[in-house]
Amino acid sequence: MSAEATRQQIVQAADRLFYEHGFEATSFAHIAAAVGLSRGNFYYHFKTKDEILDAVIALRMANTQAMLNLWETEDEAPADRIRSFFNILIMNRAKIMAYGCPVGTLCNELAKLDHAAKADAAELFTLFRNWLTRQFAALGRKADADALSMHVLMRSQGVASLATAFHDENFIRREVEDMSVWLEAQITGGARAA
Amino acid sequence: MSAEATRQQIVQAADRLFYEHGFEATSFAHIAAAVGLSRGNFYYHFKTKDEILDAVIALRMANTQAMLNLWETEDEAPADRIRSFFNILIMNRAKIMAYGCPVGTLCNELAKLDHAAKADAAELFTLFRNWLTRQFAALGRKADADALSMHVLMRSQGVASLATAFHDENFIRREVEDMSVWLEAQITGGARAA
DNA sequence: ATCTTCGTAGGTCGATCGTCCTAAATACGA
DNA sequence: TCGTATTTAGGACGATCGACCTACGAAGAT
Repeated sequence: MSAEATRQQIVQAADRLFYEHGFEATSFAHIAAAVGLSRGNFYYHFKTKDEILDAVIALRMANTQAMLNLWETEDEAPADRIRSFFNILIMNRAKIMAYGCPVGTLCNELAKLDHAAKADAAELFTLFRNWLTRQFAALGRKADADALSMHVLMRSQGVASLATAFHDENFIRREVEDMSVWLEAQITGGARAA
Repeated sequence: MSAEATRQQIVQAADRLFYEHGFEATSFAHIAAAVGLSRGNFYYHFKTKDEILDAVIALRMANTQAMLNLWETEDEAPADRIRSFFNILIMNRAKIMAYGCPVGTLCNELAKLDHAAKADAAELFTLFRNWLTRQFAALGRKADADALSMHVLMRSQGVASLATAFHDENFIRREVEDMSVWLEAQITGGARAA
């Protein structure tokens, strides 16, 4: 098999395992078993575990950017785009209740480990942050667009965190509905604090 | 030294290290070095690492309960009590920006590890949840008191998570202020969705 | 068909993990 | 003061970690 294809398989498997079990709890052996390769073979594709982490973060960055770009071309109205973001919580509710938010939990783990890549992981949040900021600016809230963006990110993180702790699907649906009501108030009501 | 005093020192050191570096990343050797004891001595006080985790959770449960009880006797108005909860984010902002929320990050880690104690850790949330529910009920919002409580917990988790990722103290202050505005609206406005 | 390059398998290395044992030291009651 | 119980220190255990090396097989070029 080509090196590129194998490398891709490794990164995808690591992406899933890092999400489901965490970065530190996932060993070379776990990834190797998931891909079906020998452990020793990894050194040919990745010198260190941190290199795999970098590749996983890069993959998530690319996937996230692609998803956001799609939303920006498909959904015409900025409010609908923002609602697409809310809907992630509903779509991925099963995985979120089991493992939390992929971005938030990775950032938290890397922060505790004081890992060199913790800033890179936070860039995943920045991707969402800037995208949401653009949508709120398009809604005519240019002055506080970033604060509104952070507020939305904050809510999604809080919902994911509690959903994991309580395994309550109804809670997710209720909070997403409340986020939709909040968004409507932002559109019609004008500029209040985020 | 008495076994009880040593045990208490171990649990307190483990409590801090689990918070700052995570449960799995903290080894017996780390805790031993922090307390100033030999590694082998641990087996006398704790048979397994999970026993230390149980003791740490029990300690946090007791400390949390004591704090909540104090607030319920000191602050007369329920709204002030709820604002005391908001204020945790301001008081502990430095540690939160470095390590996140002690409760949320522990629950997330144990969920990923599928650890036996993950339900016990979630009980820490339940402590806050029930306390907040009582305060909202006392505010005359008995019907949706639990939903309001979960909403407040959600916000605090979201703020902590993003504060860790972005290390932005102003963001914390802004969101806490917004929570206070939201609370005021709940008191004067009456029953809307949480 | 031969040679060179690319990709893989399997094993080894020192370090560290959680766990466990044993013997010395300390504290305390008879 | 002596003997018993409690607490401690230090090391050893098997397993597993990330990292690394070397030899084998497969593929492609000449």
